[in-house]
Amino acid sequence: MIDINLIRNNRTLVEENLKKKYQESKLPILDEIIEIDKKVRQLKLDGDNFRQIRNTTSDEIGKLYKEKKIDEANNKKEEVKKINEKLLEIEKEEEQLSLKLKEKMMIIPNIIADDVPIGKDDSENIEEAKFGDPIVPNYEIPYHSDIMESFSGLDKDAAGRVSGNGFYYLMGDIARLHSAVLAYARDFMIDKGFTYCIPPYMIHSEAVDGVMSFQEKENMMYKIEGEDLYLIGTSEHSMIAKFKDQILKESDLPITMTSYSPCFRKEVGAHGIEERGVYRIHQFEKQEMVVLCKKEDSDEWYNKMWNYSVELFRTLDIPVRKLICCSGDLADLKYRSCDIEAWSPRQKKYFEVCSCSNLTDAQARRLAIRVKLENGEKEFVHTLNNTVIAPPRMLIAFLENNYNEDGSVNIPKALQPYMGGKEKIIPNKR
RNA sequence: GGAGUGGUACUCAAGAGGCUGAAGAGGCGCCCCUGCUAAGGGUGUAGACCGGGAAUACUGGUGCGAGGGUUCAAAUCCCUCCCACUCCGCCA
Repeated sequence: MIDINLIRNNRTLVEENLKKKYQESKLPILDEIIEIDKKVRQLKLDGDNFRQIRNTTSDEIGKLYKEKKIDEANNKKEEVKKINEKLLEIEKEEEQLSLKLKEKMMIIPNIIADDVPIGKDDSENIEEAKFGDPIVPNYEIPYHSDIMESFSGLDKDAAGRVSGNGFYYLMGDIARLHSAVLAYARDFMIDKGFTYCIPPYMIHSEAVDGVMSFQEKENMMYKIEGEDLYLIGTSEHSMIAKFKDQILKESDLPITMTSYSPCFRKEVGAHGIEERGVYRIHQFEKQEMVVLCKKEDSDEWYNKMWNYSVELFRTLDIPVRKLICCSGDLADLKYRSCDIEAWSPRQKKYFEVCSCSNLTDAQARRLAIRVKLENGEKEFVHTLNNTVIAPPRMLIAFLENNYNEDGSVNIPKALQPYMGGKEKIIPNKR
């Protein structure tokens, strides 16, 4: 959500931003917003005036009672009753209009960074840099779930019977690998100075509403029957909700956290889960990084954060590239965003493994996360988030890039301490 | 899950229908005292959110866990929910 004053006072900026995002005119909505906002403020003013009269009159009634002037008091009571009737109408209208205003404001996208490339959708995202050579070996790389099965490491059939489509059993070396990359990612981020966090995996409806749109809630969140609890879709939900309505001290910032959690997603909508293997599933685990900082620091943190992802994947011998999201592919709250994509030697293309975003104050404004500066002034914080690692999808990249012709999989040096010192793992069937 | 107690500003805490933006204290600012420290005395100040306003001037409203209700008037009375603590039960 952006500041409504921006529309009021710097309309051109908002207009240009809308053009960049949608490349077509959605400008009438701004006129509508300005008009509604004007009405709401007038209603508020009217209401305030009536409330003022009510308050002072009520005080007078109290005094009259003390002086035993009962008749006069009763007359005033009638006055206030009439005021309350009028007030009720005003308040009703104000409530309706504010709601409408809020809905409209919600779909006004955050102002995007000047250097975000202009484009209509993800097909116009721009590759900025490659890290590591995207090698295609001269032997065939099997489908990732076949690699897993060669280690007896994946059982989707049983998972289907027990839990349904979209679930999986990981076993043996593959399960160990899963835990190993998470533990490695955790320690990697701790070494970068981030605080390791384990959040609640279920949150109240109120917290859900604070961190996502209704549409998202419907399509993603699993609800616990008979309880006011939802399974989280990412630890970001818990981690951001933690700061809702808080005023932080300047000395608290930056807050740099790396949170772990299982993630549960219904995956209703566009792609569904009709895909072989573990690319799109109802349950996965994720190590995440979340940063809250002062506004002047968010650009710097953004660059640090995506670089951490690149660095981590390179230590696991996985080639990656940085893909800059164009204007049309940016979610409404984002100021800028990039994907870190891992190389798939089987598909001979890159696929998304991390998504790094600077939301500037858009999220903080929605959630009222503020910082009180040393000079006493308050401002909204900036929030950023990025994936560190999200297996088992991440294991697809890992297995394909470390796969040997004989079916074994190399364990990169960095990960060996987490895999019992093994330099490679050997399949038990082919 | 049962029984009880409680939720008031940055923190602790008083208040039990109108005189309460909300006593008091800590904190914070300034001054004083005392070899240093620990501590003491005096004095002042703020507070969250939304408006009007050029305004850090002035000013109106909201706000006492959340949401409803009663009333001319609610931190205070009633209902629902949430949270914390103590005891019991159950359990890794």
